[in-house]
Amino acid sequence: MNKKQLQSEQTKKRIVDAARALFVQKGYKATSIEDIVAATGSSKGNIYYHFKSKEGLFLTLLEDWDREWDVQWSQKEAQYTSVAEKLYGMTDHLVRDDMNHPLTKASDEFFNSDEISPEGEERIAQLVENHLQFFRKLISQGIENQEFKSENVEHVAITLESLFLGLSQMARKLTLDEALALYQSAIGVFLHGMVKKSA
Amino acid sequence: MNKKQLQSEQTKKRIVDAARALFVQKGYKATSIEDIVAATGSSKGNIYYHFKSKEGLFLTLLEDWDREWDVQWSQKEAQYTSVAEKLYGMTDHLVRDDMNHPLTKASDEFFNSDEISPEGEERIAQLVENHLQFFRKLISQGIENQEFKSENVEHVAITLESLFLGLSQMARKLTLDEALALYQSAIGVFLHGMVKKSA
DNA sequence: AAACATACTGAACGTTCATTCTGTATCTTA
DNA sequence: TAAGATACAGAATGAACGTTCAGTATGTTT
Repeated sequence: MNKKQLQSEQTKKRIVDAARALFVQKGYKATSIEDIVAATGSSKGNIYYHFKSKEGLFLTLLEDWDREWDVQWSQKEAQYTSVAEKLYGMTDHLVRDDMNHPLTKASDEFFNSDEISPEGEERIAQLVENHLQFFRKLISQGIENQEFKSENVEHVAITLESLFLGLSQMARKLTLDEALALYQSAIGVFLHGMVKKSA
Repeated sequence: MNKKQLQSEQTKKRIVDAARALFVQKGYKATSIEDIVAATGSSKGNIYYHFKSKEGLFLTLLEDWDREWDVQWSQKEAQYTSVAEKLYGMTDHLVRDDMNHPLTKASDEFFNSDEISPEGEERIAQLVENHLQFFRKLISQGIENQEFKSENVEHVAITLESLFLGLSQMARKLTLDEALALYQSAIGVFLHGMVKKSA
């Protein structure tokens, strides 16, 4: 790699890092390209040289984030035996991660915004699909284990994804400890239900 | 009530109805005051005469909607005996309602947007609090009944609200029937859990 | 070193919108 | 019927922002 390519990668990284920090702090819409310019020292034109659009930049961030999360999780996963334990462990990991690197708020805002290009929709759908894939796998595993009831895997996966999606929005004003307690409690309900004697 | 007050109420209603339809169709941000002007025949100035701001108008809509929903529900509630049945019935009612008068999309967008005034925050918090209140009551009832386990009511209420919040976002591209099936399945999990033999 | 490609600059553009303001019409009240 | 209040009109304002583009600089290749 020659000097120019190296330089280029470094600036790209500078942009990505600054953008991530800003999106986390201020949310998607409230972070302007101008803000990113101010934070990087790079120019507007340069940002558009490296990224197709603000949306594209943001989506890149989300995709990177998910990828990193997967890597970290797969390192931790081995230490859990039952699927129930995995779920608790994953939740713990997720909450701690969401509270520190939370593109969560920005991404909820982004998902629910109405200025998303068709390409953006596509990339979001892919992200969601990855999450569902993850949950499907976990649930199937639980069923094969005889640990879980044999329910409709697709429905349960969407239910789990919905639960986490909703929790992340409800937990925004909570402290880390409160959030942890809430999430663990929610997983408890997911696992054992609310009805006293289950069939 | 004299002629002028009557006239005034009618225009206000025209605005509210048109705005609701537009917000439902296009979402919050994408609905401009101009759109509402076009749909009502009223002028911009007049809309601002009747409503403090776009945000205020929207919040009014949400509050009305919740109030109407409560009224409708309390008429239906009597027909269910167990809390579990109530939950299923409520979900059914909710899904059918959400699919027809769905400010759902717009309100998710609005909640997650970043241009909310302090007063708006306050009114949203109140709406959420009402939902939680509703769920707390339901859950407490289940516990008193001996129908539900004696869990942390607050956590379970937030869990339920989160679940519905998440589901409404995940169910957007589904048909009514698919959504109904998903919601019912989710309630099943909420009631009975996924683990095979519950304690 | 000349030709070329890549990286970068920043002013200008274009559009979108909520909100305000000045003025006018309609109705009520004294 | 005159004075006052209420309801309504719609042009003007003004700020925010993402994106583009013509041009410059820096590094690479021949």
